[in-house]
Amino acid sequence: MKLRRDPFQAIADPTRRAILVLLAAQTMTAGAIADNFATARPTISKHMQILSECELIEASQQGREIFYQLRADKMKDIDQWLGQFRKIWESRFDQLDNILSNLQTKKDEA
Amino acid sequence: MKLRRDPFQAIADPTRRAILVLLAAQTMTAGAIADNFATARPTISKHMQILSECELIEASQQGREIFYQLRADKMKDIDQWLGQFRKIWESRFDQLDNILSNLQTKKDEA
DNA sequence: TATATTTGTAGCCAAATAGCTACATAATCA
DNA sequence: TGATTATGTAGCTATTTGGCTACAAATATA
Repeated sequence: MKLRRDPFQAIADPTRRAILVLLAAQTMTAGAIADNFATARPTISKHMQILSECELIEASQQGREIFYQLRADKMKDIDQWLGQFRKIWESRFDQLDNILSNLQTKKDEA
Repeated sequence: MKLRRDPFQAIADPTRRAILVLLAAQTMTAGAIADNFATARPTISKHMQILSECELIEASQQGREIFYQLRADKMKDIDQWLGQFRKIWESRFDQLDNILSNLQTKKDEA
């Protein structure tokens, strides 16, 4: 196992996912972000570091505060990987599944 | 840290992502999948287990062979989470970024 | 300037992860 | 039936991970 630091590994952790969701609403300081979690502040700080390394967020210092901002465009990398499968789950095979389960539903209702 | 077994953790590993991509093209036996990797077969077997637990793939035994099939619909879970950010990266803020970089490009070309 | 505030860093730890080899199990084939 | 094939399981290991406490550094405030 070698050290990985890619967006897929970054969003594997639920705390980091929650941080990204927080930052989707607004830019926040390190402290404000940490206040949303029971986890110790240095632990959150480490998460911010990981997210920064993946360029999923961006830090900008203002005085003694550091504001973190989401870089949603980087999430596109994940989105693009998912794209390979999108055509499959939107395909007629899935649609056939839907037809079958609709028929089932109608049978249940009858 | 507690044991997590969700699709986000599942796709964090590059080998597992490669397995999913393989299965996007066609259903394959455990052996055929393992043949695509330098990794030992039992290791791949463990990956299959993890993907199965997350319901990203489905196993069906046929004789002594086990065929694995992608369950693309489960990938929608990840897609839906990403959806929260999609509106951001498609927003006017990103478009503004594009306008600015286009202007920059034009300046460079001039 | 002394104190408080905001944040990161160092160093430690338990648990999880991905990997391996050896072995078990079950289904074909000769 | 005995050998071969396909696959999973057991058990071990090194590395990574997420978490914590204590400390350092830098900026603001009294």
